[in-house]
Amino acid sequence: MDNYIKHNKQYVAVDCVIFSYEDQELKLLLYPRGFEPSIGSWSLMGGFVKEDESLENAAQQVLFNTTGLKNIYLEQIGGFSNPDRDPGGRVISIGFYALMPIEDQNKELVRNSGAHWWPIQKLPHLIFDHKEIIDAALIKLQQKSSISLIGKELLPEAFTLTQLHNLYNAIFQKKFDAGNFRKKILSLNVLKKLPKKDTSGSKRGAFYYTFIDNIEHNNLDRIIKF
Amino acid sequence: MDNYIKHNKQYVAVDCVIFSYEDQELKLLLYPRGFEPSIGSWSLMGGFVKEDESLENAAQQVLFNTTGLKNIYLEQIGGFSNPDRDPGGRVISIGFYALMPIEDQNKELVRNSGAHWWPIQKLPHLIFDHKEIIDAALIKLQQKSSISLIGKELLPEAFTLTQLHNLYNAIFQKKFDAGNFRKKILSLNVLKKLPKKDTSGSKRGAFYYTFIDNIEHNNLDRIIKF
DNA sequence: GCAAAAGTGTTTACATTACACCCATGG
DNA sequence: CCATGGGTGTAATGTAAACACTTTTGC
Repeated sequence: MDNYIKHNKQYVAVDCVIFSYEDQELKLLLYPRGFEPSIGSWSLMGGFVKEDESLENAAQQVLFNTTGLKNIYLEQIGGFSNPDRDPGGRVISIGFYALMPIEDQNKELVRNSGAHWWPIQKLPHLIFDHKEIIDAALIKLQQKSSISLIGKELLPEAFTLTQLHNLYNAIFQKKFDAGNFRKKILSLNVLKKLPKKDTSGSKRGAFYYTFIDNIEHNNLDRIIKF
Repeated sequence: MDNYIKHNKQYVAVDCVIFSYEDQELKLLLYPRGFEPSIGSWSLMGGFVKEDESLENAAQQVLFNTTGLKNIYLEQIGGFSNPDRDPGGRVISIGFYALMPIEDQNKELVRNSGAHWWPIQKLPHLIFDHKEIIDAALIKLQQKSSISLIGKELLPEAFTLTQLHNLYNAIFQKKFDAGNFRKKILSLNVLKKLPKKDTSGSKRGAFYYTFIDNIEHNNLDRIIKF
């Protein structure tokens, strides 16, 4: 069974672009790299892939180690494989992006790793090709958000339409018309109005909404076009 | 610089889903596997990734070896990494799909490798998870064709609107309204009518069209919505 | 002349856009 | 009382879908 033995093996890693949303901004969780090369520079969370796990499992493991969360929403971005991308050696990296509500994370764990949430508009300099991976991740996230109503993955359980509106503004880096946006969203019939109001954002207060029961990612796919 | 050394290396391969179009059908180039395990079974074209090449280069090399063509249109599908996907050992495969006009291939080279073009509706049984890779490829191709006018990559230099219409029917596996389709396409202003007619498809004959000069893949992105 | 592909025109329904305007309330 | 975010209504425009209809020509 060893016809493969004459071929080279490679280091394979996963790198995770972890998106969250706070203060009307998309944010990314970055951390200072703990080993050479480029020790101390800002970097995506990553890890090597073990022989007995899939890429997705490896990515979930990275997310668990850094945020304490399991079963996070995850999408594959693609492979990054320039032979010189990592000066430490030949490493093929598969990029993933993850979405999580920022308050779900284990804050202590994140703090202990030295990680920090960076607004996507003000990222620090990143090692290797990590900026490229982030750019690809944002494009994928935009593609996803344009055919699927995201929000469940990034917002708290209950949220206002203004929050959702601002989230979409942040993702697409443009301003959607507020009135048209809310009409479009409500016409989808996937949100239900809660009796409570949020008064933090305005004097009048805005009603909270939540996704109707028994709705999954799959049900939200291809229900919308932006 | 050897902080990586404690980690496992893996075999990394690329597998290519090669699309072409003939007789109003999408076709895939498959070949009988030349070594164990599963020798003789139908398989995608693939190859191991070398230490000094990117995944894209590895895929282009596979395509060159099997069809004699260079710089083929290529898109990454994603990583396939179930630890048990290949009974011969742990191999992480990155899928790519390629588009090529069927007449461009080096026929002799293809014949010598034992390869065969299969209509996508009548595929033979395939090894490992190759059917899964093909399914993912078709979805990616549909996504691509729904925002970009493909045709340049799959059709001959000059083609009729009916050919393009049939190509889209084949990709989406549905019938677009012929009148609406041609109006939509022509309104994009990326095709020019040639003085010649194709008389093979009908008695009246249909005008050939070709893409206007200096148009690249990039210019065709996001110009359409299907 | 007729079948069949090529090509055009029209009607209807629906979605998107821009924007005007009212509401509620804390300071 | 007014600035501000919350929320509704509407008219104009654009796009998509359905389908009837005309043209051309080999058999």
